[in-house]
Formats: sequence, C-alpha cells, structure tokens
Amino acid sequence: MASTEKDKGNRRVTIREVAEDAGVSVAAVSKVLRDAYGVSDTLRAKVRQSMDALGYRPLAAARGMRGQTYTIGLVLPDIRNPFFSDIMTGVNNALERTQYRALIGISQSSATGEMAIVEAMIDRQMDGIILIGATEDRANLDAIAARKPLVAVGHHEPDITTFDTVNNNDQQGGQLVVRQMVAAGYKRIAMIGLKSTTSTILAEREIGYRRGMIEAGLGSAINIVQESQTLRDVQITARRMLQAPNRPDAIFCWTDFIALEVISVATELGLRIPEDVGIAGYDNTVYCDFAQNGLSSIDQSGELLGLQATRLLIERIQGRSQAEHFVVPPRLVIRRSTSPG
Amino acid sequence: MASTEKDKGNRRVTIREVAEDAGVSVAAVSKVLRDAYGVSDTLRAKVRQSMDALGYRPLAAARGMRGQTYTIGLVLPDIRNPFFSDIMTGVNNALERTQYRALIGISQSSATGEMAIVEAMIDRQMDGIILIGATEDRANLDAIAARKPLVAVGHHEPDITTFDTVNNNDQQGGQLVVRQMVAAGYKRIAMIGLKSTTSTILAEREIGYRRGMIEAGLGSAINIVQESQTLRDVQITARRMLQAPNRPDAIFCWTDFIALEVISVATELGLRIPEDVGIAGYDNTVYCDFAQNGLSSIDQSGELLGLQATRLLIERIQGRSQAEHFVVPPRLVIRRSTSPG
DNA sequence: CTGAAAGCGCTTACAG
DNA sequence: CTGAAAGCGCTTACAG
Repeated sequence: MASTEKDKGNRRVTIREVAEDAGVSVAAVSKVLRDAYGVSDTLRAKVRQSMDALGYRPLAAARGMRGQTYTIGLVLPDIRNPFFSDIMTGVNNALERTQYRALIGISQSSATGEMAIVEAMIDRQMDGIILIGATEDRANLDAIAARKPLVAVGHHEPDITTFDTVNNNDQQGGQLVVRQMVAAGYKRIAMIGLKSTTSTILAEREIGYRRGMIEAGLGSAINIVQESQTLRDVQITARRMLQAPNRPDAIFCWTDFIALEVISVATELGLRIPEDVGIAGYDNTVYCDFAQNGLSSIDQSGELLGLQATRLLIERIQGRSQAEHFVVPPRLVIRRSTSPG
Repeated sequence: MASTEKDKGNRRVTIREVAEDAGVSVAAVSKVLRDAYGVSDTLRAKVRQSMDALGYRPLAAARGMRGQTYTIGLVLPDIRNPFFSDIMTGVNNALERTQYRALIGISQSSATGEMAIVEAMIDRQMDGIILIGATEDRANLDAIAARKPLVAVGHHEPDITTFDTVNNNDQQGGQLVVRQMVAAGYKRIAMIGLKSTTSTILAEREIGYRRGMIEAGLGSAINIVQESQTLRDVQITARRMLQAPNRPDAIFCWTDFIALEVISVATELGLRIPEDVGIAGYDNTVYCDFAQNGLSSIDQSGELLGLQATRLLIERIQGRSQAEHFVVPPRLVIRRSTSPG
C-alpha cells in the first residue's frame, strides 16, 4: 500500500502533542506559531520550549486549510536564462527571516503552460504568485489577481490597479544601447525582437530603440525583426540579416541568449566582432563575459527586482490592496562586442 | 484583513457542490477523482459532467490532509546551469498525463540550504522528492528517504536500498574525454574538479580521468585540482595552472560552466584554443555551441535522466519499496576546443 | 456499487 | 490572557 510506504519512520509531531507537552491548549500553541497577539510571555516561553524539545514543525498544508500556507509561487518561462537566477537570489534574500518559502514552476514559455502552472499553484493554496515575464493577456492576469495576490516582474502596465509590477525601465534600456552604438560609430543598427503580442517589455525595448535611432537622425535605418525564440529560427534570421546586401553594422538583441547565437552565426560567416558588426544583448548574464570578446549588455539588477517583487507580494498577502509599480533604472555594461577601434 | 484580500472574487467550487449537482455522495465524487475502483460507469459519467459544468478543481492541500497532494518536489543546487533545464523537460514530459505537478526549490548549492528546502517540501506535504546533485551525506539522505519517497539524480550509491538513483556513467564520461584528448595528441592533461566531500559524481569523473590517463601510459601526468565553484576561485586556479612552468596542454573541466571560464582566462593569457591548450567540459549545455569555436563536452541526456527519475519516483509513491538504480551511457560531443590541427 | 461518518492538523471566531 | 468547539475540503475505512 501507498500509505505504508509513506508513513514509514518518524511520525510527525502535531500541534496537539506540543499543547499537551506544554500543558496548554491547542489554540494557544497556534497563536504562538502565528505570532498572534494576546499571549503572555510565560505561555509563549513554555510553548516555544516544547516545540523545540519535540522538534515540532507545522504542516503547511494543514495551516492552509484555514489560513496561509506560507508558500509563494514563482512562475518562470524557462530555466535556461541565468538572469532568472539573479531574481531568485533576490527572492530568497527577501524571504530570509520569514516563514515564507518560494517554490518555482516552469511554464515552458507558453501561455497555456503558464496558466496551467498558475492554476496548479492556486490548487496548492499558495499565498501569492510572482509571475516572471508573463505571456498572459490582461484579462487572464486580472482573473489571477482576483483570486490571489499577484506581482508581475517584466510586465509593464503602470495603470493597472489589481496587481503590482516590478520592472527595469526597458525603454531607457533600449535607448542606452542605441546611444552607445551610435557613439561607437555604428549607423545601420538593427534590432532583433520577439514575435509576441503580449510581451510589454519587448514593446518597451522597441520603443527605446526607435527613440534612440530617431534622436540620432537614423530614423530611416530603423529595422526591427521579430522572431521566435527557438535556436533554429534565430540562426536563420541572423544569417538572412547578415547576408543582406545592405546588412546592419550593429544588432541589438532583446536578450543575451539571442545575442550569443547571433555572434556565433556572424563568426561563422567570417564577420569580425566588433569591427564588422557590433552586437549587444540584454540581462547582463554571466555568459556575457564568456562570449569571445565580451558581450555588451543591459544590467537590470535582477536581484533587486526579485527582492522588491517579494516585498510587494508579502505586503499584498498581508492586506495592501492598492497597486504599486516599481521601476529600477537600467545600466549599460559596455564590453568589446560594441567597442570597435 | 488578510482574509478579505484573499477571498476576493470567485469562491472555489468544493467536492460537496459537485456531489449535490450530480445527486451523489461526496465519497462517490472522491472516488471518481482518484480513479478508484468500485464506481459504475453511469455514476462516473454523471460526476464527470458535474465537475466540468461547475469547473471543479480539487484542492491539493486538502487532499494531502488524508491522501496525496499530487505534488513532487525537485531540488536543484542552483538555477544557473542550463543542464537542469533538460532534466526539467524530462520531468514535465513524464508528468504530462498524470495529476502530478512538479515544483522546484533552489538549495543555493549548500548542504544546509538543501536540507532546509527538503524540510520545507516535507512540511508542504510533497508526495516525493527528486534531489539533483545532492550535497547531503548518506545519513541525511537516509533520513529523508525514511520520510518520503526519494530519487537522487547525480548521486552514485548503487548499493543503497532506501532510495533510487539516476545517473549517467560519470566514470565512463571522464574516460571518454581523456581518450579523445589523447587521440588528439594532448599529453599533459589536467582535470579541474570540485572541492567536495560528498559529491559522488565528482569522484566518479575523477576515477574515469585517472583510468584514461593510466591506460594511455600518462599516469605520471595525472593532475587533479579541486576548486570551489565561485567564478573568482576558478579564475585564480585557471590562471595559476596556465602560467605554471610545465603547464597542461589540455584541461578537462568537471562542468561546462567551469570550462567556459577557463577558456576566457586562457584567451586572456594569449593562449590559443585548441592549439595551445585543449579544453573540454561536461553536460553539453547550449553554451557549448556559443563558446568561441565550440566546446567539447559530455552529453548525459538530461531529459532522459529527468524522465526516468520521475517514473521511478511515482512508482515509489505508489508503493514500490526495493531500490532501483538507473544509469545511462554518456556521449562525447567533440567540438573545436579539443580538435587541434 | 454507493453513502454516512470520522478524521487529517491546523486556524478562527467566540466565550470566559 | 486562555481554551473548547467548529470547520477548512478532502480521503478513508466501514456498512449497507
């Protein structure tokens, strides 16, 4: 039987046993557990001691039946991008001295996958959800927010009132990249974006790119190519762009991962970086240092984003109902890939 | 109040409402839910229809109070290594047509972090746990296995009876790398490992390396350096190795991440890869293709590992009690980094 | 095959 | 400040 398999060894200590050991009521123990008010110091001390002595650990699932599970869900599009690791570090730091724990679900970069994992998290009584790089449309996000406290990281919607958002200023980020490329002498600067109708960060980065081009008097050279994220598609796109008659002399890629792939295609075609073509990415992941001569990229302070998102979420769980929108300024890290001569 | 915040909108449909709607007992609905036997087709059909009509979703936390939560916990040392993404894909594929969902916890590469996240998962009533690259010692692993079904991926302990293991043959992997390096003409082949007393995969890869060296008559050139995983330490180590009087002409790094860093240090020192020094990694991550000329690496079929681990875990959850140990053969992917001339 | 009742381990009003 | 009782949404024996 499954039960014999699962119940092996140490049976769990329950709140009742702690209560008996301390000679108090179950309700009293519960109060100590939740740091609720209305408990005397002596009672609290007795209970704490019994909890330690018995090695008591509250069962989150049971707590969730009436109250909270002290669990927050983090939804990531995929796990491949090391940038998410920075966010995760921030989340864990924010949770350090709390009873909350973060558990991650992977949406496999699809809207249906994302909705499925969110539903699964709600079924599991998570207290709140942090959505990274949401691919949902606004209606779905609202539906989620109506059921659980929600914070979206990497989703611009500053007028929304039902959930919080945490972002770097993607528009400014795009603009910073173009400005530096222009300063470095590049003229035919193209951008590789993502084919997506819901990604607001993409849209913002594109606006920033356009702004940068226009302010440099390069409006007529604006060239945005939108592709899927699969390695194969990126390769095809990059090859086509770099073999075109009037090929770009610089490419701003919306994320490092894409930029690395473009670098490898360019190298294959015999183009030198940064002399023949300059390349920049976004996220400033560890791999930027590993790219042949270093990949210029935008740092969006992932750790800070994760920290803020977590703080906001816990505030929401504890009752705040008006929306907050946090934005951190981006920082361009210039490396060899956009520094010719 | 927190409760007003959380209970907003759509109240959840419960099993009781489904039962009323279908005109059957709560117990009957529960049976349909669990695909338990002893339900007539007509009753099952009625219940299914009511569930659909009402949009019923069982609350996993409540199910867990008596039975299972249909949740399995995946513990990863960190999220930075894209190899884990392959494992995750395999896990999700295995779970595709089941009621189970996988949730990930990050241990931040420390043994205390690992134990903390495992405890948190047990508190949250996970049905079973998959531990990737465990840093626990045997006693702790046994303690976990005594409480929950456990499968360890990347942990060699073929004689263990209390939990299952899933691995690639790391010994063979190490040997394959050395053999190819020898065939390519390298002689002073060094290995960069990890300072760890608990990592059995490290130990196995080292044995494979030694075997390979001895079988090639290079036993006297055996040179294993053990380092921490921090970028800084790796840089220092790599610099020291490559500037030594009789420096290695090839380095086998225990994981791609380290290899990429070594490549960047070598390049900085003016060494050409693969002519002056050959470099190989382990895991065959996507970044192998991005490294300057491609990084040779061992593919351990992460997706398959994840799939098998999940299958074994579910078998354990459903009652199997004798241990199984699955091993997949490694495959060397040769790229430019070890192909001079 | 079907259902009424007890119970999982907590929290939540409500009395005292 | 402290506690007895009800209840969260399910599953599990146990009758019928």
